[in-house]
Amino acid sequence: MKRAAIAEFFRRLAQANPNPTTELEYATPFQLLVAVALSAQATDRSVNLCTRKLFALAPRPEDMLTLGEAGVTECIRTIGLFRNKAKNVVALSRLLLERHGGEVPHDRAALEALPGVGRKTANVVLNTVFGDPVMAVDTHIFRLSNRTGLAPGKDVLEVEHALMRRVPKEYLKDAHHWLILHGRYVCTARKPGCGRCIVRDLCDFRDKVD
DNA sequence: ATCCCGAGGG
DNA sequence: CCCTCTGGAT
Repeated sequence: MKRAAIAEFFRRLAQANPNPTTELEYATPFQLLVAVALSAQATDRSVNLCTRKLFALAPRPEDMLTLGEAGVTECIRTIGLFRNKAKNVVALSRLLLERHGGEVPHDRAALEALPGVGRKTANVVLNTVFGDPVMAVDTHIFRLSNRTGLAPGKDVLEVEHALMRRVPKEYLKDAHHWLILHGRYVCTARKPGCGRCIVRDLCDFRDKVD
């Protein structure tokens, strides 16, 4: 996709959805961090069903320690990878209390040092909690970036760097959510909704489907 | 490269 | 049945 097409691509997504945000439910930075850590290989909808119960019982890191791994497991049993995630949520809460006074650090290295938090989760927190202009490349953004030709790359890190180079600066902060939502509801994995896509004419994939 | 791992959709 | 869902650790 050429530079002019990329600018038009984001102009349209911006007009369609001026204030994009996450569909994960949370009340505090800590809760967003936990929700994102739980969202690996799970839909936002199924994560929200878990976190409603979980955050009602344990809204803060110290409550998460009291609830314990068994209690957390009970709340999140309905999403995949729940054993690893329950262990991580408790350990992550303990580390936040020990190293950061229970607050979520505005620091990539500190975030990635938390159990169950890798580059993608750290980037979502940096973007959504602190408003940093960073791209978190998840399954949707990886697929859409390659399929449309917006920012091709053989792995997520390559796509992230391509996006940082190619997305116009003024759109960088919101681009994360625009791409997620477009990937989730229009440019889906199995059967892309090209017929209702507002950027179809800009897309490298437009004639390879239907 | 492999494991983890439930729910929903087709 | 198979594929997908805001991945991370080993």
